[in-house]
Amino acid sequence: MGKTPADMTVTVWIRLMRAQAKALGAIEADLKSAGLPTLEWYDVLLELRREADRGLRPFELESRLLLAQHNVSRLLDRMEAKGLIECTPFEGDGRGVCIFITKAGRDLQKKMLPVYKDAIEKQIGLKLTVSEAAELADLLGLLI
Amino acid sequence: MGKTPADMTVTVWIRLMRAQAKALGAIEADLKSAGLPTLEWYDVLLELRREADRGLRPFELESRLLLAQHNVSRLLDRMEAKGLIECTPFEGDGRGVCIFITKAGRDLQKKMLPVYKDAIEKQIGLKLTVSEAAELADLLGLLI
DNA sequence: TTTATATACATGCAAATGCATGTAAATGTC
DNA sequence: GACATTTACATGCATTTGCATGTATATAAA
Repeated sequence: MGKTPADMTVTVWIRLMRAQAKALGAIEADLKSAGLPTLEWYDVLLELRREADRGLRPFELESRLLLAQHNVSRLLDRMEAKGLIECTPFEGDGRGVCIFITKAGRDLQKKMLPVYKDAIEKQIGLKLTVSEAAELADLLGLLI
Repeated sequence: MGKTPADMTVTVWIRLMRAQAKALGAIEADLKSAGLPTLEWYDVLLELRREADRGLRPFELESRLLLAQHNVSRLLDRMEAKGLIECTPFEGDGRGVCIFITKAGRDLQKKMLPVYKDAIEKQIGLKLTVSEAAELADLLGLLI
């Protein structure tokens, strides 16, 4: 009585959930104990940094980071209140807003980077050989 | 200028997060549109069902499902309020509680199962061959 | 050009979560 | 056995999220 394909699919699902929860939990814990904000903030800062010249619209952040619209709206409120980003009216569409990263935002992103990198290395890098990592990246790519 | 091992680790991490977010989002959406509760509730019900004879302590659910203690406490409150579980004092440790699934809980779990299974199949099964799934399960296992 | 519909974003309110702390029972130490 | 410590769970309070809906602009249809 071996595993059916459907069983294997369920195993993949369970392990996907567990591996993500475990790694995310550990990485967030490292960030917090370093007195830094969550990954979500980091992701926003990084996206904005990559598009520092043109800025990003909230709906672009929404789709890039897989967030809900109302959550983006309020996340940006909080980040703006901390001076990490700047929200300006978008030229060419009166409904729109355009978000830019500030110097404080860039500084925070730079400060988070090494902590984040180390945490990823600890949770992922150390547990896989190079070829396992490559293989895993490929397989996960099939799900995206 | 190829990818360094550290780059590959980051790629794994990003894809792990994305694959999980995408699959989870789609699966939760399917459950919701079927008028069913979240996966978290399902997970609790399933664990309780597997230990229907002896019941489970809240701290056991906590570690099995990687939840925070205070969240378990209130999650169980809500589920008890819906009549899905029963919380009884634990014999042998006056601090403890023992949780059992009720008939309503079993019924709900049974009702959720096919929707959940189909959603997993759609998000995972259809995107992988059998051998890819086996390989992916193995690699994810290394992270757990 | 008026009218309907879609898009971009904000927000009030209820529910869930995180954080710290509280209570009570168990365990360990002297 | 008295006292400190740990373990199991609950809870008050602030923050965050989800859901529905609101507002304003843009686009399409008639």
